[in-house]
Amino acid sequence: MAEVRARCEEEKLRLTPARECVLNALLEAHRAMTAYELLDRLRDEGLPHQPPVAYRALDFLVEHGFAHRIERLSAFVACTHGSDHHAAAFLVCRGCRTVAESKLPAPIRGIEETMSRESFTVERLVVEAEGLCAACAEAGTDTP
Amino acid sequence: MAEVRARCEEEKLRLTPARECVLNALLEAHRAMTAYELLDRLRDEGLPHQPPVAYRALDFLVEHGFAHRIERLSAFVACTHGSDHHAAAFLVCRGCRTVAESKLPAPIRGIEETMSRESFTVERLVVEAEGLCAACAEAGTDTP
DNA sequence: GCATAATTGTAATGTTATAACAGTTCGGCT
DNA sequence: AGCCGAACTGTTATAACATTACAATTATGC
Repeated sequence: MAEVRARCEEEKLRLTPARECVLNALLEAHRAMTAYELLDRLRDEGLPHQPPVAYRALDFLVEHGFAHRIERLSAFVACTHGSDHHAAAFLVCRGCRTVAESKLPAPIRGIEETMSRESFTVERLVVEAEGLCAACAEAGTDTP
Repeated sequence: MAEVRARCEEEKLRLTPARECVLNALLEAHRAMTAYELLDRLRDEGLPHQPPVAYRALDFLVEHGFAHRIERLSAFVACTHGSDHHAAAFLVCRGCRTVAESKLPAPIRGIEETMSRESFTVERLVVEAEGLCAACAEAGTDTP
């Protein structure tokens, strides 16, 4: 959080109350949260809590790399790999909804190039693995 | 379509009217369609058209590899790489919403292994590139 | 034929996301 | 200091996507 505040100073970004509240919630959760869960949090903090408030805060956080959207869940996680606008892969546990962020290994670059060869301009690459984390696999969340 | 019918015979799958209508719509469209667009199509064909009808047909088609869900769009495309339950990558044009399916190149396997090493069991891998196809890049859909 | 599993029809509801617009605050400029 | 335009806020309303639940029907195996 301190790091984030520092980066905002540096890049002259405005970390407004709603944005900070949302980011805090994500940082504390260690899991993906939906916009509406975040709205609950905003309400708890006495901040305005109509949907656009959450979506605007999330747009800001995602745009500046402080958070990521997990397409599979229509939900959001705090970025755990500070700084650069990196491409990333996510391990999404369908048992407990935790999301681990994995720096995108070099091989994937090859894919981006392959795609470009098909004359497609890649602007964003989404890589999400759905499955079970160690804990949930153990607990047998799949075949109850 | 004939191929699909053949595979259903072979695997004793029931290609019911709703399922066939949805698949036909997807095959003709050559682009991603949402469940509600497909419902419109079902209505046009005189078939029932409540949301669950479309979602059930789509569940069936996706489960058996006849279609894929594009997470980025909350939409669906026909599978263009018949047969096997392959992992695939998708090139999603934000200009015209067309989706090209690209067989997932070998390197990605490495990623799945990397993930497994983190003791995460991968059940499904989503790879979606968002960007512009050649035609839309040409037309300058980005900076109008 | 009869049991059981798969599928259908339908209403109601839940969840996720955006449009639109008036009002406010911020930062740069002279 | 005062003004301008850009960014941001507050709010209502509504659009778009998806599921639950349950009764009714149709296939398939024995």
